[in-house]
Amino acid sequence: MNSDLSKILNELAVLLDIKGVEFKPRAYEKVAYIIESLAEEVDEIYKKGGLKALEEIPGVGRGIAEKIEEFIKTGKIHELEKLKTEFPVDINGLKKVEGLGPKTIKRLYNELGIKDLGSLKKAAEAGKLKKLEGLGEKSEQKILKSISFLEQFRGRFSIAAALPLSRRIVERLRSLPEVKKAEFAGSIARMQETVGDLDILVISDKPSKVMDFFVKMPEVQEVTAKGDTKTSVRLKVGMDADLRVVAPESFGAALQYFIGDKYHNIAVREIAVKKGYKLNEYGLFEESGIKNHELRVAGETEEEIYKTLGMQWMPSEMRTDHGEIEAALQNKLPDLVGYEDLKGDLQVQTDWTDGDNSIREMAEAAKKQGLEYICITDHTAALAMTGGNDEKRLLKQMAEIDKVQKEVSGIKILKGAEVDIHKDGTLDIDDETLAKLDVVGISVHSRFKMTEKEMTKRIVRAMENPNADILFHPTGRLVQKREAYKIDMAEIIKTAKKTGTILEANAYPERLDLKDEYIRQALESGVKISIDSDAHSTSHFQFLEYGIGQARRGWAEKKDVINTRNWEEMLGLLK
DNA sequence: GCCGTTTTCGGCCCGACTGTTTTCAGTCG
Repeated sequence: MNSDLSKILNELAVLLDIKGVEFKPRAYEKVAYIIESLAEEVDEIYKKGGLKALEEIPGVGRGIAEKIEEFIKTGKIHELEKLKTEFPVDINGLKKVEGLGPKTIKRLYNELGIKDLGSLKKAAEAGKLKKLEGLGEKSEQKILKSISFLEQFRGRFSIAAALPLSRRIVERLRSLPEVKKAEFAGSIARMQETVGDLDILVISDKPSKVMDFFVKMPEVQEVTAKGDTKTSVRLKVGMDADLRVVAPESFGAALQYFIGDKYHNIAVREIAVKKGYKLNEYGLFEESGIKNHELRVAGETEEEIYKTLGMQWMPSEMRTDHGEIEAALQNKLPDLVGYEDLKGDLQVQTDWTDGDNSIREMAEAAKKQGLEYICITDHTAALAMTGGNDEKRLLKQMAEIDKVQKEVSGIKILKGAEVDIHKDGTLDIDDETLAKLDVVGISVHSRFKMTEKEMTKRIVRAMENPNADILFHPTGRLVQKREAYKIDMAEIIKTAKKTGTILEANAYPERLDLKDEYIRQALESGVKISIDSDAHSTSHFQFLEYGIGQARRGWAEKKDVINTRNWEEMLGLLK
């Protein structure tokens, strides 16, 4: 619902842009962004409180509320349908082509009848684009290149691919004598589950040397822009990378500028304007009284910028304009769980089922990662393809864990299972055996297509089992691959609260489930979470970082995460 | 179209780079 509506509002924004309407497109665009990351579905909000409730959503006024109502009732927005007849063009497709904005798309349609990627490609190959005024040979080539890129790579990149790459490049830049400081920014610093490009920031008084080094890195496929302060390249893996070089007195301002997302930045700059300042990537400025001469009042660090604006400094992961600005103005920011705070990992698979490594190997690897305990949670029998444990084999594995525990020191190995939830909500292992385990994780692995009502009932029933401690990967989504199954998250959270069930923030990069906004919603209801790697191999414990990132995006504090405690205390928080 | 302890009307973030231009529009983030 929300993502469909968000897409439609974005389309409306572009079409209005094309028509030359001012400001309205920005309003629609912003609402589309907000709705996309709303935890609650808009039709639920509407069902509960009607138009009035819709208007409570930030950025939604009477006009947009009525359009949302129309969408809920009819599945369409009349104004958009009308605009689409006037301008029958595949906006979402064309907009993905680099260098194509509303103005150019409009001209391409009016002058060449181009409606979609296919007709655009044909026209470019026939050399028709360069004949248009304002476009030339280079523009045409750029468009062709971008189309072939789109054909080759689809979608965004996983944080698990982007973050290590980003770190490697930053480390390399730091080793240059000309570089005084280097940091990555952008969506990676915000720990978004997927990222579009890498943003890297450097302090240097020899920008051109740094730029030269950057464009010659082995990962670089081609250079798309090169200037004194900014250089953009496309990497061989298909990702774009931007490098900005600034002076030391601007480093904080540049970080501030490139870490926050668009809406965070707009909001902060508006606050600056209201207080009589101007904020850009070079600093926070005020008028000096002398013509064309502004006074820099802050810029070297982010802290001084936020402080001058009357705000607390806030962690990167929060900078999305989802309430952090108001909280920072009121000195009420949460104290987020830290990347070093996890003491244990509560979902670990071994070669008893579909994992690659033995219990012992996993324990040793976790210890090396700095963990104090892990819980072995192999699959159960219903998941036959993994060779899942039945009661008998589970008891055998528990004995094996006791044996391994005697052989390894410095890490506690807890006994658990990832118990399959049957379609009727009963569990795959009998209660007597479950009661013997330290931690019982439950999860859905089949029949994803149930109705929302059925699926919710199924999971609620499973959570009500007095042995069920943690709901593993609660929504079943796979990032960019599979939608979550239909589920009433508010009901799940309510049940978690009532039954004392923990919700998992699964850190496996392709899951990241719960996702950030659900984490936040759960915490607001007083539900606790666990952050688990779902490791299937010794190298997977490093995934915990991504789970912590999502938890931080969901405003989780240390106290909200059960596996920040030592294992005895943690067990005390289970049913 | 939204929004407001400086506004219910009149604002709406800010700058870099490219390409095709003779001073700037368009796009991007």
